[in-house]
Parts: sequence; structure tokens; C-alpha cells
Amino acid sequence: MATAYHRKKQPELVRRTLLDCAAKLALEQGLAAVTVQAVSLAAGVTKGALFHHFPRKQALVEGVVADLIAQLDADIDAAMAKDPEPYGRYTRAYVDITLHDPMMTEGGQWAALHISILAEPALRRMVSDWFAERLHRHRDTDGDADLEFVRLAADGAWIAYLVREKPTDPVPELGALRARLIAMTHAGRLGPADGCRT
Amino acid sequence: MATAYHRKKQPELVRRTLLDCAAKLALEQGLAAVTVQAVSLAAGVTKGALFHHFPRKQALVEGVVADLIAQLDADIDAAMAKDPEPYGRYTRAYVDITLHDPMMTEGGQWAALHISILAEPALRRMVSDWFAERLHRHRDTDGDADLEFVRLAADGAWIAYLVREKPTDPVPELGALRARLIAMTHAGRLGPADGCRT
DNA sequence: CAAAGGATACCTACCTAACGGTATCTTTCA
DNA sequence: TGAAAGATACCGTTAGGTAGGTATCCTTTG
Repeated sequence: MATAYHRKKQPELVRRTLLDCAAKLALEQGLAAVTVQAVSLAAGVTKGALFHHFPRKQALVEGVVADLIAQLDADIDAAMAKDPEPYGRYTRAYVDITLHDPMMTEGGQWAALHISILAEPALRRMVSDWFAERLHRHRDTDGDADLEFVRLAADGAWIAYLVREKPTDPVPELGALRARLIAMTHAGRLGPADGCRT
Repeated sequence: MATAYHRKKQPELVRRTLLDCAAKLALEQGLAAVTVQAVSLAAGVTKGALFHHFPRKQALVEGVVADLIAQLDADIDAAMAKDPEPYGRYTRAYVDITLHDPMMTEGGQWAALHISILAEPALRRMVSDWFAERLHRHRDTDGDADLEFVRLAADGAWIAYLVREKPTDPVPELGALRARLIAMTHAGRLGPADGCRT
């Protein structure tokens, strides 16, 4: 066992495996389960190998978060590419992705992982940088207060999902909520603060 | 110098002090800083004393969370008592409290602490139980989808606040957002899913 | 084209520190 | 006088991290 000593050296692959195993551990058992030993064991190498690829443990977990963000980023881009309407395009994609089934349904583990990330200042920083960058990039099409409101509600729904009583409870309203949020991203849907009623 | 050996025994007070010091540590340095040594040191007693009052560390931190929830609960009740309009009363109070200045402005530490709590399954459970109980209690006045929507947005705003770039940034839109959310809690404000436009 | 040899990949063994927790003792109080 | 309050000393575990070894790779040069 652990005789990966004699074998073809595949640094890139080992590095990827370490990242993937760390991500899997984080997803299935929480960020706290991402220990150096657990990750290296899961990846079939030793601690020494891990520390060869990542000088500090922090570098490893930051790599995991970077991957996660990159994935989200790509998903959002893909969703935006399919959207013909410019106004609110980013917000629609954001709602679509963050409230999408695989993100929410799988035992609530995605939400739990995201929360753990936000709980750690250094990782939270990564997320907030990404957020700010994307928001700035789409400020022309998604700068309205109405759209920000929709994104806020999406975040709230995501939290509410996490803070359910039973993790196995279904989320029946989720689809309806998502549809409603997306419907609200079309121009003039909500109107200014004084609304449509007077 | 840890010579609380000779002095009047005040178990209730020591217990309270331990809880308060734990809360202070959690607020100022995060939940991870709440170690038995740090708390007992801050409280001016020894680990032995702490373990006399709380059989497990978990009991201590659960006590802190229970205090926090009780405080929120009381604040919400107070806000509701001043509200003459029945419909959406709980939602208004919820928005008012969770988005209130002291909660948000003090260095973002409150939000960080709440996130840390949600990241820990056992503590998250306490919060979700409380949420479910209050929601059930006010289902008659605050059961509408519109109101749930408002509460969702409030949660989202709270998260968005946490995920700012710089913790020292002002939150100028916060007041406006809160006002808008509260305005939306009045009957028929938002309308059903098909909205007010057609 | 082969042997050399440094650089890279990876492993073994160890270290230190901190954590939660226990056992047991002394002091105070009712 | 005995139970509660509090202190002291100790333990086992586990974490991240380091030191230094060995095996493989890649390039250079005779």
C-alpha cells in the first residue's frame, strides 16, 4: 500500500487528484473533514506528496474553492450564452444556476459547503472578489435595483433551503420560486419603490 | 491570578460570565476561537471550573447560541408589539431586526458569527428549529408567498452584506432596501406570480 | 547514443502544539 | 459534615508541518 513510490510520475494528475479528493471530502463531510491526512489518503499518496504540491494546507483548500468558483463561473456563462434578452441576463443566469436542482437537491451538501466557505475569512474573500468582478462586468445590463433585489432573494432562498428542519425534506416551492424570480428579471417587472399599486 | 479560589462562590455569575466571554470571543474572533482554555481564561476561572458548569464544550457553545436566539426572539417580539397592522407583522419585525444597524454595522462580525453557526450542523439545527417554530406561530398573518419572498430577500441582503469586498465599506443602500422590503409587507403589494402588469 | 547528474516527484519518520477531556484534590457554603 | 464550586495536573489524540531520504525523470555532454 502507499507504494506509489515505484510508478510513472504524474505530477499533474496527482495534483488534480488531490484537489478532487479534497473537494469530495468537503462536499460529503464538510470543510472540517478536509485534513491533510484524509486528503492524501484518499488520493493514494502520502502527506509528503501533498505538501510537495501544496506548500500549505491553505493553498490546497484555496485551490478547491478556486475550482468551485470557476465551475460556477462557467455554468453562469453557459446560461447567459443561451439568453437572447440582454436586460437582466446575468441575474437570470445567476438565479438559474444557484437555484438549480443539482445545486440544491443533493442532500443540501452544496449549500453546507458554501456556508463553510463563507465562514472562513480568506475563502470568503475569494468569493466576494468573484462576485464583485462579475457584478461590475454586467453593471450595464444588471445594475438595476430590481435585479439586485432578485439576486438577493435567490441568495435568501438558498440559505432558507439550508436552514430547513429536515435535510431530506423536499423543496416543492423551489421551482415556483425560481420561475417567479426569473419572471421578475424582465424589464419593468417590479417597478420603482412605490410599485405598481396606487 | 487564577486565585478565584478564595472568594465568595457565585456559581450563577460564573456561569453567566463563561457564556458571555464565549459569546464575546465568538463575536470578535470567530467560533473557532472559542476554546475551553480561552473562554475559561477570559472568564477568570480555570478549565476545571468551566467543565463543572458545562459537561461538554458543546453545551457551552449551544448555550451561547441559545442566548443569541433568545435575544433575537425578544427583539422581534418587541418590534411586533409596536406594530398595529396584523398582516405581515412578523415579516416586518424580522426584516427590521435582521437588517437593523447594530446587527449589520459593527464590523460585520454579527453576520460572520451567524454564518459560523449555520456552518455547524448541531447549531444550525437550533436555528432552523427556532425559525420553523416562529414561522408556524405566525402562519396566519405571515404565511403568504409574498411575505416569504420579502424574508428571503432580507436573508439575501444579510449575506450580501457579509460578502462585501471590504468589511469597512459603508452599506448605503441598506436603509433604502430595508424601507422597500418593509413597504412590500403590506397587503397585496406584490401580487401573485403573474404580477401587476398585464 | 549512453552515461551522468541535477531537478523533480514522492515517501518515511519525526516534531510540536493545541485541543477536549478526566481524575483528584482543596476550599467554601448551607 | 457533606455537597457544590473551583483548582491542579495530567492524558490521549490529532492536527499541520518539517527534515531528509529515495526513486524517477529530463537534459546535457562525451
